[in-house]
Amino acid sequence: MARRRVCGASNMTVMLQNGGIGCSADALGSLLSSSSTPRYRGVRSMVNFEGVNGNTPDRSFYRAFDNEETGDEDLDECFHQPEKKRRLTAAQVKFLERNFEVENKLEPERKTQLARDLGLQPRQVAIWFQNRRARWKTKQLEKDFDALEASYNNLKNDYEILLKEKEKLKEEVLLLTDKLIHRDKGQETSATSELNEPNLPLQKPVNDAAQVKEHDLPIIVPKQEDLSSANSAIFDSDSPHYTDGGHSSLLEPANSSNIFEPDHSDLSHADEDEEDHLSRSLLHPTYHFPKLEDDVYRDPPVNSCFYSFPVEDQVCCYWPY
DNA sequence: TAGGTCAAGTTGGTCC
DNA sequence: GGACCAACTTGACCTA
Repeated sequence: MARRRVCGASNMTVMLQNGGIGCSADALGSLLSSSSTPRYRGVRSMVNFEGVNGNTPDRSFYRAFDNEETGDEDLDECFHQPEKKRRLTAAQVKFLERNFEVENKLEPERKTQLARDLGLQPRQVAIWFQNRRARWKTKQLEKDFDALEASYNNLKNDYEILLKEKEKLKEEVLLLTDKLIHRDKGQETSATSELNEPNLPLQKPVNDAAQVKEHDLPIIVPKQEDLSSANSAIFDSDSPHYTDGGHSSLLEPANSSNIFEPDHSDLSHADEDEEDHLSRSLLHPTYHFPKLEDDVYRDPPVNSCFYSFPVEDQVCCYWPY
């Protein structure tokens, strides 16, 4: 409907130009606006290629216009004008591109100047800039997406590396804890034997090579800061994000807080308590080890005797006073 | 011939 | 209310 009016307008413009009437598209637009068309909607096939590199208009581009499409018999002549949608020449596009690089918005003066230089209608220049801005925006979005994707992948890699490191440290802490228990257990046993048989020379039963080996190990008393780091390594596992397979959180990249900010809601207080517990457990023979009730520790390591009996039993057994 | 590209049309919004 | 713009659509043209 509106399209027909526009087609009629464009062909009328061609007719006017062919007839030697210097009527600009914008002026024609105003003309049409003031009559039946509420708004002038551009010009079709109004390219004068003589403006750039001496190009001459190729009339074969114009297609035959359908009379029925317009229904305006007064414009019969112009409807016989062949009209086709055409592309701008390479030179015109190059010129426009250069101008677009300078400034992607068009001031009215610049628009008319460009139109004059290129032998195009100002409306065509405006449309080209509009479309060019749209293309530029699409490209920019693609670029932004690629950059964000790369950034996300980097962060993901870093996170996976940190996870592995954390697991390693956790294992190390458990190993050291285990060794301490074995060592202290050995000491207590020998102390008891000494009490019962004071005259006998100290002879500890040696059940396995590992225990002997552990006794040969130097006694290392962890410094407070080491305890803290060990503590954090253990207690990080309190967070659901870091246990149960951990990597599941990576499946939700949109919420970065899930990945990089473990839930401290139940840790702030627990941290203090557990740090205290761990400190005492490592420095004190009562072995109040952290978070026995935690899921993480429900399945004890095969080689760990620490998990085979409760802490209370140890106290009863070894410090029966 | 299907799908991509591009000039131009349509619509709805903002600004002066 | 007109000019302008962004977003979307249409249709001609090109090409693998």
